[in-house]
Amino acid sequence: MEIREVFARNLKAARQAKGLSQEELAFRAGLDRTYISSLERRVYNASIDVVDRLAIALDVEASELLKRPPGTKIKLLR
Amino acid sequence: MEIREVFARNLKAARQAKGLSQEELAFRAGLDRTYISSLERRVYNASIDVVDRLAIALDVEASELLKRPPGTKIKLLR
DNA sequence: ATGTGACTGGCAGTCCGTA
DNA sequence: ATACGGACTGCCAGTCACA
Repeated sequence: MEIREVFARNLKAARQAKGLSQEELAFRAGLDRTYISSLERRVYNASIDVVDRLAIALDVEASELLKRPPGTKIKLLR
Repeated sequence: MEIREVFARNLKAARQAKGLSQEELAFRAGLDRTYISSLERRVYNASIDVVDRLAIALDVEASELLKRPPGTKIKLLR
């Protein structure tokens, strides 16, 4: 699973959890509206700077946005 | 604290914890030797793709490399 | 084994549309 | 409000030569 897909999912989930539109988030983070859209569609590999700005705008930790969903790696048990 | 500084520290710490040289890590991650050096000196904002490749080469989670040291933000509880 | 300056291509990121 | 393009551009990620 590509890291940008992980990021895309987490970004979208976090944004929706905050009840923000792409436009609002873009404004808060000082980025372009269509760029947010692109990120959520896994078009680009964002820089960690962008990740951080989005994290701040969403009030989450930057590392949270890169967390793979549990069970993505080699499954041990479960 | 800039995110790239956080990344720089975590990268260096993780690399040294594994007992790898910058050269070895660069080779494993398929990156340039001097680029690793630059990252550890906080010269660049790496892309999340690079973060992930380094994380894999270091056998840690990508999100780990972006974790701010505890006590960096507003502490709520704990 | 690491730091650094100089260089350059490619892609991040913007802006404009249409649906 | 979002997806999805096309067209554009600046800048910086990433490399190389050398110390």
